[in-house]
Amino acid sequence: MPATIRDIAKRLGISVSTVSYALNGGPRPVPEEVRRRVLEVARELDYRPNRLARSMVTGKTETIAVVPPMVTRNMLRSPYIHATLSSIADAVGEHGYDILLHTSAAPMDDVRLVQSLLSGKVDGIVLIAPLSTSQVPEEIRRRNVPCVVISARVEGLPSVCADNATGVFAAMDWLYAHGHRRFGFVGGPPAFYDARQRLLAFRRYLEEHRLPLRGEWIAEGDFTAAGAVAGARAMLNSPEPPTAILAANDETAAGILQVAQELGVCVPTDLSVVGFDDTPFAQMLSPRLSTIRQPLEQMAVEAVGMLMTWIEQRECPVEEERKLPTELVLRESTAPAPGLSS
Amino acid sequence: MPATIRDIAKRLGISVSTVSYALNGGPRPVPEEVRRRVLEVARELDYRPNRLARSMVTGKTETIAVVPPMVTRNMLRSPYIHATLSSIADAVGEHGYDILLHTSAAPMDDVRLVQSLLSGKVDGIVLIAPLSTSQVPEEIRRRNVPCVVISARVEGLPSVCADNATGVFAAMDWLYAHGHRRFGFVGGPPAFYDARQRLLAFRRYLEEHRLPLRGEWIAEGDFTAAGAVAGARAMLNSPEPPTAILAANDETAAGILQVAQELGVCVPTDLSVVGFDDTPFAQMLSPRLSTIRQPLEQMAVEAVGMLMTWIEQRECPVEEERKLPTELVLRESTAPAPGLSS
DNA sequence: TTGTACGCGTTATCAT
DNA sequence: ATGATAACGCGTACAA
Repeated sequence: MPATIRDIAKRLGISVSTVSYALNGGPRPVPEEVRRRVLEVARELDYRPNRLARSMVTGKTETIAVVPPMVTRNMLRSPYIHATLSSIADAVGEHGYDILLHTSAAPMDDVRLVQSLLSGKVDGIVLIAPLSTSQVPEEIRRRNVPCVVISARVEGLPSVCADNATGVFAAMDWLYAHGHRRFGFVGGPPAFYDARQRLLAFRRYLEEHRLPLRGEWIAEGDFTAAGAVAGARAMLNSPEPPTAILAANDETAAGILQVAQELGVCVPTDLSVVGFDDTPFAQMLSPRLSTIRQPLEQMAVEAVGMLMTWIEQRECPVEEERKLPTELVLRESTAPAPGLSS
Repeated sequence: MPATIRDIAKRLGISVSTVSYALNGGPRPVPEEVRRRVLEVARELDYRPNRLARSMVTGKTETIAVVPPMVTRNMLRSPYIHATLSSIADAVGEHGYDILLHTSAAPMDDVRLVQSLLSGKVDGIVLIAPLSTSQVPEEIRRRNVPCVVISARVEGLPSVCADNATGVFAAMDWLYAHGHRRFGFVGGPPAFYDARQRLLAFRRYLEEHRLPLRGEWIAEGDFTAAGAVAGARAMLNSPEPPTAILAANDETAAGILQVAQELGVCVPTDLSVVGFDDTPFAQMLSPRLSTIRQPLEQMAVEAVGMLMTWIEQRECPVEEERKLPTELVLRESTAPAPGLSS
């Protein structure tokens, strides 16, 4: 069994407090002589402080929880969640913190999740894209635990989001300038803030430019390639199919590409497709996917920075929301509208 | 501040032990009447047990650490690490455990990592593909902490690996049967167990079939697409290039495909390429990548199972190593050797 | 300057 | 049979 400060104290015939002070350069000075001998004995006994005991008295665990939108099997498999988690991990590492990942076989009910989060294992929480239907953010906010939200907006919690609207507008501007007038949209589950924002921007663009919108040109996916297939198929099989489709994320775009190939629709000659996120596999699709890039690393850095501030200053940062710019990345899935010479 | 069992006890005029027994269905029976009132007051005060305090006395944290090969920025970005982590998360969730992920800005030196791991924050450890140069496994083994290794072999620690050799042989058998005689190999860093095993199997196959091997036909990559470029280029530019190349993993294969396209070498007509792992993006490459599938989910389940056994029975499982079968997945990057009619 | 008590939950052990 | 208490481990305010 590991040695404790008591063992060291006993060995040297001094008190535990002196040992603690010596080890931590504690709030009270310790004679150099004593300090040396304490460190010596500590090494000798292979002393390692029990971090649980330490955390209990300091109230710090040097750990933050990262909570994906849903705690369920396979959640980490989404490239977006994965990329975000990686970025958070990197950002958190800069501050010397570890990450606690909640896992659960059964979809965990929100209340239990929160109980678990607030029971002392973490100093703070990063919520990734919490669903609008989730009770989690509200429960956390009520208890005043340091928490930052990525890719969603929650009343009373600081958040970092991508500028969805500007991204959608940039993509549609490019397409419009290249002759496209019939736009389709395959969205994501409306419980996601990003999915709502992107759809809203899409509709707004059409209105502002007095462009037509047919019922089949809008479909709801589920942020997966498979979930985009039905909607994309209906869209491309309709009597007057769109010449450009915006996807709510890159996986959805992959599904659209798949359907296009299956139907013999050539991308980008007959159809332009634009994704969202620019997760690594956007470049590996064929044709390489044009997409709207979210600055995930930057978002993670900012979110973690805000969280650290809250944890250290012990009060919620005043700035409530930060919106980071997106960027249109043009690759091979976009081209001028069919029938245009240029 | 949160309520404690003491608050509940005081409120009801009973002892803390009774409260604890009532809350946990503790080792000693509690009158139904009392139990009801305890639960009532607990709810009333929004009592949540301090998990740190609980862990300190039970010695369980219900958390396991997952350690990637190197603790450094971007480590989680590898599709293989990511897929493995996801699988472990799912498997661990089945047992009601959480995951602790160590992060670090600076590459953490092994000793500090181990200190951190062994200081009481976790009940067990899963090492993902530890490097042969790492001190971590040995340090852990010495201290007799529950630990399982995935994708490597460590003396004295139970491990779960893929059957690399059989996979390589299956791929080469198929290629051989389809007329290929000149084989190339772009490997991974030899510090990785899997990289060594795959290269070994490759060499052994050539020997057993008395096939030629030229110097340029073997290159060392770094498990990334970019890292495969130089070797693949040299290989394909050599006077007598191989007709089939095995890659140490899917990303390496992606790099080879890239080089082939750049040099105007048509895959699979002129060149067959086989990857390893079957991470999700193998199917998204163009042409869709033939690859040797590792059963990562299964490996994670087995590894976590062994770890749980160790944690619960408090002694290292006798079975030291488990080797899970790989599977050749044929897609579009493989074809009969050029010049063969069939 | 040194030692002690406190906080936190669980449970063995002592006291009733 | 049930109620009360000490011990576990650490950091640190406070008493001695």
